[in-house]
Amino acid sequence: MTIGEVARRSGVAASALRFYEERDLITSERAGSGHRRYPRAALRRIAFIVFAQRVGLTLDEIGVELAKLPPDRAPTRRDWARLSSGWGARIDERIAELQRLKAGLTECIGCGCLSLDRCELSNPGDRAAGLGAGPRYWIGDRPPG
Amino acid sequence: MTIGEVARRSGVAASALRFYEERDLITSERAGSGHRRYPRAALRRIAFIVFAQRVGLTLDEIGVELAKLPPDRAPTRRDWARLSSGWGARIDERIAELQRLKAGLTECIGCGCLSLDRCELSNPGDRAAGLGAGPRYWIGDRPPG
DNA sequence: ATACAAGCTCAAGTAAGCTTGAAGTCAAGG
DNA sequence: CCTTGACTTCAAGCTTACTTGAGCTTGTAT
Repeated sequence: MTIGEVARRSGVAASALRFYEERDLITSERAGSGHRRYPRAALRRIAFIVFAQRVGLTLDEIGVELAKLPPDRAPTRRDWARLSSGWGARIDERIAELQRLKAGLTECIGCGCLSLDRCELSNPGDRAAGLGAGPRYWIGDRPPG
Repeated sequence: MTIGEVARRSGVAASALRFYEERDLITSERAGSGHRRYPRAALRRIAFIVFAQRVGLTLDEIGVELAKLPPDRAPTRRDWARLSSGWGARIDERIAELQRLKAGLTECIGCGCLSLDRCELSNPGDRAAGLGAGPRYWIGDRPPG
């Protein structure tokens, strides 16, 4: 398949496909002309990349995962399944965070108490200050002690 | 409060606070020295920003929301609640997507069928090609017709 | 008085994930 | 043959959300 064909069938822009190739996420053979030729299996790999991105992995992380596939033979269903084995937990964590945020939405902003120093949800006891940058408890840190 | 104090209490870096001010997300008064002074209410506004970011809003979108607060008086709980009224749905949508992805994880990658042109989940009937760029069905598009 | 921490501005840099443009080559139809 | 569209490389640009550094001023503690 040409790069244009792959782009159409995968929904991923040709420029992105070249970019993925540069990052060693996918590979291609070259026709005599120098044009890229992709085997059908490339679509599966690309699907995996898109999928993993939506789950929240960076391209670097995705590269690490893809590197675990056997280089010598076509990946089996077991190979693919192994790559994504940790994702269930990851997705669940993110869902849990969103549910915390939704709770905060009604319980904290909704009740009008939104204040980093007074609201228990946003910053329980003002003890968050020593844990490094970022939203802290909202994103799942545990209070010290 | 000084910028350092606000940074410590909110967990947001001083440089980020200056950046937010430049983007008109927050404001400050100036002491005679030129140093920023924040009222306690700033913490609430900052909390809102952090919160909204985690929900998935961009700073631009957050700015639009914050601009809806009454300029003449301190925001009430009703004011804050109005801002976040659409978030519940937004969060639910994202959760739904994650659950679709998780389903795809076991049903699609898990079963080894991951393939943009054959797998019903990843690309039902290969009809996605006309809907614009991106992951399409995975992110919730409906098939045409 | 003298450190030294903390604040200021402004410009430039960073990271991720691509896109766009320039300049040129290749392939298919009439 | 000639045009048109698809393809090539390479460098530069873009967006979001900040951070970092330079050079200078202020505030606080001893």
